Amino acid sequence: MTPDPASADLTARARIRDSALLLFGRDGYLATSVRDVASHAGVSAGLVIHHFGSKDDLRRECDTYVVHMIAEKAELETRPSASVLQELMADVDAFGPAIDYLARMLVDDSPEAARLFDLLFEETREVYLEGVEAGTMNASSDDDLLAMLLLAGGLGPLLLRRHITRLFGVDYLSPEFLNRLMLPTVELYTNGPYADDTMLQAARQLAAARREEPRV
Amino acid sequence: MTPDPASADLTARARIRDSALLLFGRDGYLATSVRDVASHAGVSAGLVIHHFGSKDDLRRECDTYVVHMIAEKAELETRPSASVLQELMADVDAFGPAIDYLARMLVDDSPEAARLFDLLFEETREVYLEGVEAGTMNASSDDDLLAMLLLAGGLGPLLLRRHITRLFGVDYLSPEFLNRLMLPTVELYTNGPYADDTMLQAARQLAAARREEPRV
DNA sequence: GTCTATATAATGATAGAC
DNA sequence: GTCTATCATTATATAGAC
Repeated sequence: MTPDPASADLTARARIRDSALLLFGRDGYLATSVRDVASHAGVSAGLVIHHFGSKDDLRRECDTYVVHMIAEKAELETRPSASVLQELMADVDAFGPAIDYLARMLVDDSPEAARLFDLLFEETREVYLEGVEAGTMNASSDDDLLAMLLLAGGLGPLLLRRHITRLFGVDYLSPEFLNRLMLPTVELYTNGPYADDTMLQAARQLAAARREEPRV
Repeated sequence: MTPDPASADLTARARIRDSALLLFGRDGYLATSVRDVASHAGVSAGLVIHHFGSKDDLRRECDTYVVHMIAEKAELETRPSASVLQELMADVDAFGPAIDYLARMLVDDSPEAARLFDLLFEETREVYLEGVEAGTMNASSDDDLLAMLLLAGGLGPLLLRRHITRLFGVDYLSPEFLNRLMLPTVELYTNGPYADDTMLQAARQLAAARREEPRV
């Protein structure tokens, strides 16, 4: 239904995969029928099944394709995984559908999504620990949890992309918005939102009290 | 199918709504059939339609119910909206299903979800601005964006609850985990992850250069 | 209010022609 | 490789008895 000129020279199989990626990411797996995918790719529903065996097999291929795409990009980078995703976001047309697909994958919790999340977590954790070692990152009382907070905090806007786009009137993945986002993000990452350490002292006292009296 | 003793004295209509809330949140709206809801509530599929008109009307009622539940809780609090959600999380049995439902709502992007997100954003923004005024929060070059980052960062772990639960082997919403989470969270919010301001200075220079040469 | 039985539409997948 | 035609299943929703 949408004759994408960029993919006109792709094989039917690749066009089906790209259409599935786009529609699964945009509307969700269950809300997208095999006929929808076929129509978008300009082929018959039978051909989709012929090439991929079943709708679920098609989904699995999309999963591994997206994971591969991100893992490949990640290997080229030594910066934090948040930056890897920033790189991906820079090319909206190419990676926008993959980002949306990724977001749905992560909340739908497939086996491939679990692998991907673990991969992202490990990378975030390693980069964070290296930063602590090098003195560029602040150490934490619980490095694993802090790495998780960094990852989840970085993924949050991605998962909420539609709402942020609606709220600010600009596509979250657009270059303008990503530019506008950079400074506040670095400000937040450099100083944190809290201006003083009263909350920190209170939290530390509470944690210390809990260590002496574990039953609460 | 699951005779919840706590809801044995509820009307059939309320049991249907609670079952729908649980199953829609756990498995997703499309993955949950009217028969599933009926079976879980211990009634017939026909009765579900009789009470709510259609599956979509049932969803709408769940939407407003969850929004109401959170808005009601939010009005009792003057702390940041992140803390409101923390309060909700403290009672897993009562609010866990609502949290899961909320997470799916926010990524599925219904009209009610848009209203809810805007509400959460406004509250986050107001609390942040009050904090800046009072000197407890650090000012930003773009307050709206910073409020958005705070909100999305706070919602991130909620949306990724399953992965975090799997990774750490403890339910994200369990009291133990929330306790363990408190100190690293406050550490992160007080100091930020970056130990020095080299990134901040670089970002500021880039932003200043962009103001003079808007075409990039 | 609650049930059973059923109408109707859509879906994933198959079969076979070209 | 690609299509059309069709099957079998499942879904929502309706109708009417109790």
